[in-house]
Amino acid sequence: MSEFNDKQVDILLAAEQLFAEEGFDGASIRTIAKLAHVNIAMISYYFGSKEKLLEALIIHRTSSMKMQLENISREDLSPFEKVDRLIDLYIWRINENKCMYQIMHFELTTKKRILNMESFMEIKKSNAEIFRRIIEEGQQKGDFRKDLTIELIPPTILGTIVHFRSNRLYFEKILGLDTEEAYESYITNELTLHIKQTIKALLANEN
Amino acid sequence: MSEFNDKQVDILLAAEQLFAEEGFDGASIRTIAKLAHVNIAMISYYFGSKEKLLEALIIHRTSSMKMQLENISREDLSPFEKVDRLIDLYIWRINENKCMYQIMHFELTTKKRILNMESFMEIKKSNAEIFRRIIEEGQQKGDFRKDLTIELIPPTILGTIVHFRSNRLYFEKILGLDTEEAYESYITNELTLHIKQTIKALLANEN
DNA sequence: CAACAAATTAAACAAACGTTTAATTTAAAC
DNA sequence: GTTTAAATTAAACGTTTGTTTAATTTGTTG
Repeated sequence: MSEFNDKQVDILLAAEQLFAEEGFDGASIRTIAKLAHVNIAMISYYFGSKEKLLEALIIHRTSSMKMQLENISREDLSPFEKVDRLIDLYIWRINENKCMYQIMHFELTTKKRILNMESFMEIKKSNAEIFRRIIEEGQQKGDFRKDLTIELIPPTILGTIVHFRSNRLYFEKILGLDTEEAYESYITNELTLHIKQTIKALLANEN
Repeated sequence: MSEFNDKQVDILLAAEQLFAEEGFDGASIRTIAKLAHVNIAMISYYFGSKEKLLEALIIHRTSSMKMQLENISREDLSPFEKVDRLIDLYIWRINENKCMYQIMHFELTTKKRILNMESFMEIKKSNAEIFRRIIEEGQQKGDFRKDLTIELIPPTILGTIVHFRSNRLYFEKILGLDTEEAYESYITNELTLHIKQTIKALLANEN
């Protein structure tokens, strides 16, 4: 299945967690090795260097993210239903890959490492393509209004989720979410609803 | 005016830039000192430690961010106009403090430093309070719909901007923004418009 | 079982890190 | 002009960093 053996996967999982929790510079080879239960030399042995480990991790994760949207685009649903399904998928995907999204957010903004983000950009591009197709379909049917900047809708969806997750402590406090489950369930329920409500209001043709 | 002398401000400015560009762990005392044109020992001398420098920086910046929203709330404008002004202010503020927002985004999500973020949370809370007041005013006038989760509207505004800024390379590419000015002007024009359009659509009462 | 490559280890490496020291310069007060 | 404190410096401190070495164990093949 995967191109990595068990030990390599252990290292990748440990690195993913620690890079997300402490940042690339904050996480050390020694703590990663300890969490993965391997000797520190194994990381250089398998991946070459710390930076190459990050690169392998990004490619490993992003390549497994591809082509989930295609299905929705093909299903026999109304444009509004498709947007609904799309938002569910966005939220689900960030849920499943929150560590990776955390890492990427930092790596994309930092000027330190200009490593190969092509694979990540390609995914975003093909996702955007599919998204555009679905919106334009709704516009042709007269369901959606036409004066929209389609490229800016995914940022609103993704941005809302990411912002909510990165200000977790604040929202836990003001919304009274005192357990992990309460917080996660708020995302899959209220937050999802809010996003759907927002996007539908934006798309809806008033005529 | 400020509690810091010129040299201390130099250090704070250098730290702000480098913490934002390379992360807290990625930026070293030596590079900060070099950028600020001071001896490396001056940082410990004035601030005590690297971590305390970050803390001083956060307090320094956040305390100067306070109470800009109050004015809008008091002005004699329609609810829709107020929301308009509010979004302008949000965007302007992130523009002015993009380094600080960048730093905070990382520090809020990292599990490493659980330093005193109270001052930052207090600002957010009082901002949210003012925002709520403006929305509820619009609801009473019948301009805004009533089935809204008001707490989730700022995340949509802020999230969209932050997401757009942190995926800069990607959006520069797909939108053909090949200069710094083109990118910044896109934010103050098209992106601002998109956010206003989105929030107004969400708020608008269909009756 | 001998031979070989792959996997694994503890130890050492140089470089960079944040911080401190101790000496010197600058500035202010009397 | 002397005294006293603050500011500034180069150098050294002990750790920790990512990486490499060289030796040993493990597993596989003939």
